[in-house]
Amino acid sequence: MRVTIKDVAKLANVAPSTVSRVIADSPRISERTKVKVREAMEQLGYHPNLNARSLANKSTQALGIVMPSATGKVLQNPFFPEVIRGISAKAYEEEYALYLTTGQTEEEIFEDVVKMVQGNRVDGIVLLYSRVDDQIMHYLYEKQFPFVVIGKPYKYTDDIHHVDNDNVKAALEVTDYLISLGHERIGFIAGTLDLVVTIDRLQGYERAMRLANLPYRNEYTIFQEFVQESGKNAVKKYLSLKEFPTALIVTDDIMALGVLAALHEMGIRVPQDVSVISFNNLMIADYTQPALSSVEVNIFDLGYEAANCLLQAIHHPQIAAKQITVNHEMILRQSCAPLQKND
Amino acid sequence: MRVTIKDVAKLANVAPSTVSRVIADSPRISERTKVKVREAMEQLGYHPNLNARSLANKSTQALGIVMPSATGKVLQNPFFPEVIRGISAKAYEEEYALYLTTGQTEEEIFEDVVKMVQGNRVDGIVLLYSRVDDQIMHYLYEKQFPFVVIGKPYKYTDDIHHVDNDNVKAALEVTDYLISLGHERIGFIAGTLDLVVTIDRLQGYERAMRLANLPYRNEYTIFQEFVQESGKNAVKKYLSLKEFPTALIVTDDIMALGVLAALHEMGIRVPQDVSVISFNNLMIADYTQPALSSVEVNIFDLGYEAANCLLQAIHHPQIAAKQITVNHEMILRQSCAPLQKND
DNA sequence: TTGTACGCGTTATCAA
DNA sequence: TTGATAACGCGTACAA
Repeated sequence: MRVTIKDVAKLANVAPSTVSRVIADSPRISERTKVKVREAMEQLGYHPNLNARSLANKSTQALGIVMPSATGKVLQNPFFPEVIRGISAKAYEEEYALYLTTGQTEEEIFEDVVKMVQGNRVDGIVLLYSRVDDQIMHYLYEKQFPFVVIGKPYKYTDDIHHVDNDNVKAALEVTDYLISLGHERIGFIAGTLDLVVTIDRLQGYERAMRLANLPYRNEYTIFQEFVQESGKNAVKKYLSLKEFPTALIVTDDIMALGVLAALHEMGIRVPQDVSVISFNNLMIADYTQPALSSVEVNIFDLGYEAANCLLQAIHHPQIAAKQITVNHEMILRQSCAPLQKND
Repeated sequence: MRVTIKDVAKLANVAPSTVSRVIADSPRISERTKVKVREAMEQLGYHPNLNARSLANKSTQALGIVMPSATGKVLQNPFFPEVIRGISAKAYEEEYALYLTTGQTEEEIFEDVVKMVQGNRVDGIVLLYSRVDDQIMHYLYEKQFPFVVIGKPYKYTDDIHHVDNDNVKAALEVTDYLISLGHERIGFIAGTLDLVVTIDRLQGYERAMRLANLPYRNEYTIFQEFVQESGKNAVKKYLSLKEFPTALIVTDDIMALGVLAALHEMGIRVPQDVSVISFNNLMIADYTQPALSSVEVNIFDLGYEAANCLLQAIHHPQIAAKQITVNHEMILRQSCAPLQKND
C-alpha cells in the first residue's frame, strides 16, 4: 500500500491535518513539530498523492499543450520541440507539469481539449498555433478557461492572451531588404491561408511592395503547408510562369530547405540567380548550402513567455488580456545577393 | 460550479452510483435508465472529474514521457517529435493522455519522474533514451513501476520492456555496404559513449571491419553529441590526421548535416572524394546536397510499439519483459559512391 | 499551535 | 436492476 498522510501522522504522533500543514509549510506550526513530521515523511518516503490534492484543491499544477492537427509531417518541424522547451522552462520554475493532447485530427484534438478542461486535468492551456475560426480557441474563449495563444488570434484579438512576433513588420523588413538589394520580382511562399501568421506576413510583404511602388502579382504568392515538399512545389509553379522571380521569401525554414533543393536540381543558383530568405532561423539554416538568411523569431522565448503569461492568468483570473510581442531579427547569411543585371 | 455525478443523478431521479454505472456502461443497468441518465448528462453537459476518478480508481489513464536531459539543442532533433507522435497514436487509441517532464538537468528530470510516479500522475512511463547507468531507469526498475525503454537497457536487459532497432546489425550492414564499394578507410562519427545506441552501432562497425580484415583505427572513431556542430568538429579532427577517411558513417542525420556542411566548406566533394551515410532517415535527408543515404529506423514505429508494450505491461503487470525489434532499412541516395582510385 | 470533521467527485461493496 | 454507504488521500473550516 502507498504511504499516505495518515501514516506519517501516526508515526509523528500528530493529526493528519498537521501533516498537511507541514507540507504547505504553514506558518502556524511550530518548528519542532515541522521537524518531527518531516523526519517521519523522510523515513516513510512519503509523497503526496497529486490526484487527491487536485480534488481537494481544484488546482492541478499542470498546463495543457495543444499542437495543430498533424496532417503528415508538419510536426517534424523543429519549431514545436523548441516552443515546448520554452514552455517547459517556465513551467518547471513554477512546478507545473505539462500535458499533451494525443488526437491527430482537428475533431479528435477538440475532444482532447474538452476532456482536459472539463476533466480538471489542467489549470490552463497553451495553443501552439492560431488559425482562422478555430473551434478550440472558440471553446476556450466561451468557457472563459485560462489559455494563451502563440500567434495572433484572428477574432477577439484584444480579449485573448497571446504571444507573438510582429509578423507584419518582420515580413515588411524582409521585403524591404530584398528591395534594397535591387529586387523587384519578389515571390512569396507562404503557409496555408487559414493560419493567422500567414495572413500577417503576407500583409507585411504586400505593404512593402506597395510602399516601394512595385507591382503585386497574384501569381507570385503561393500558399503551402509547412513541409519541404511545399518548397519544391512552389518552385515548380514559378517555373511555369513567364518570369521567374529574382528573390523568394519563404515563411518557414523547412519549406526553404525544399526550395533550395528544388532550385539546386534545376540548376538555378542561389544567390546568384535567385535570392532566398526565410523565417524561424532553425538550426538547419546554418547548414544549408548556401547558408540560409532567415528571420530569428526566438521560438524558445515565444514558449517561455506564453507559459509565463498563462501562469499569471491562472493566478489572477481577472487580469486584462495581455499581448506580448517577442523580438525578431534578420540573420543574414549567404542566400541573398544584389540583383544581377544580366539582360 | 461544475456539474457532478450528483447533479445528473438528481435530474434523472436515480442514485449517484447508478450514474457511475451508466458511465462505465455496466451491463447490469436497464436500457431504459441508461437512456434516461444519458439524457440528463447531455442536458447538463456533464464530464467526469478525472482526478476524482483517478483517486477512486488508482488509475490515471496517462503515460509519462521522459526525454533525455537537454544540454543545448539536442531536443531540436526531429527524432523526438516523431517518437512522441508514435506514442501519441497508440495512446490515443486506448484513450490515454500524455505527460511530459519539464526538468532540464538529469537531477531535475529525476525529481520529475519521482513526482509523476509517487504522485500517481501516470500509470506508466516511456523512456526515450537508454543511457549507461541511468538513475531514472534504475529507480523505475527497483520500484517495479511499469515502464518501457526506447533503446536497449544496458543492465537487466532481459528484465526490462524495451523497443529498439537491431543497431549492431544495422551498423554492420552500413559498414559492409561501404566496404562493398571498395572503401577501407572508414570513419565512424558516433554519439556520446554513455548512450547504449552508440555502443551497439560501434560494435556493428567494428565487427564488420574485423570480418573484412580491415584495420580498426582508434583515431577514426569520434564521439560527439547529436547536434550539427559535432559534425563540423569531427571533420576537423579527421583533417588533422595523416589520412582522411574515404567514407564516413554518421550515427545521426543532424550530425551528418554538419558533416556535409563542413566538407563543402573544405572543398571536399561528396560522394566523389568521400562517401557519407548516416542514421535515422529524417526528412532532411532527402533535401541535403547531395541527398543523404541514411538508415530508416522507423521512429514513429519505435514510439508506437513502445506505447503498445507499455500499455500491455500496465494491464498485465506480471507479463514477462518484452523486447521488440523494429525494422531498419538502408535508404540509398546520392551521398555514397565507389572508391575512386586516384593515386 | 494543533485536532476534529467534513467535503472534493468518483468507484466499489453490500444490501435490497 | 438499483440504492445506500464507505472508501480514495488530501485540504480546511471550525473548534479546542
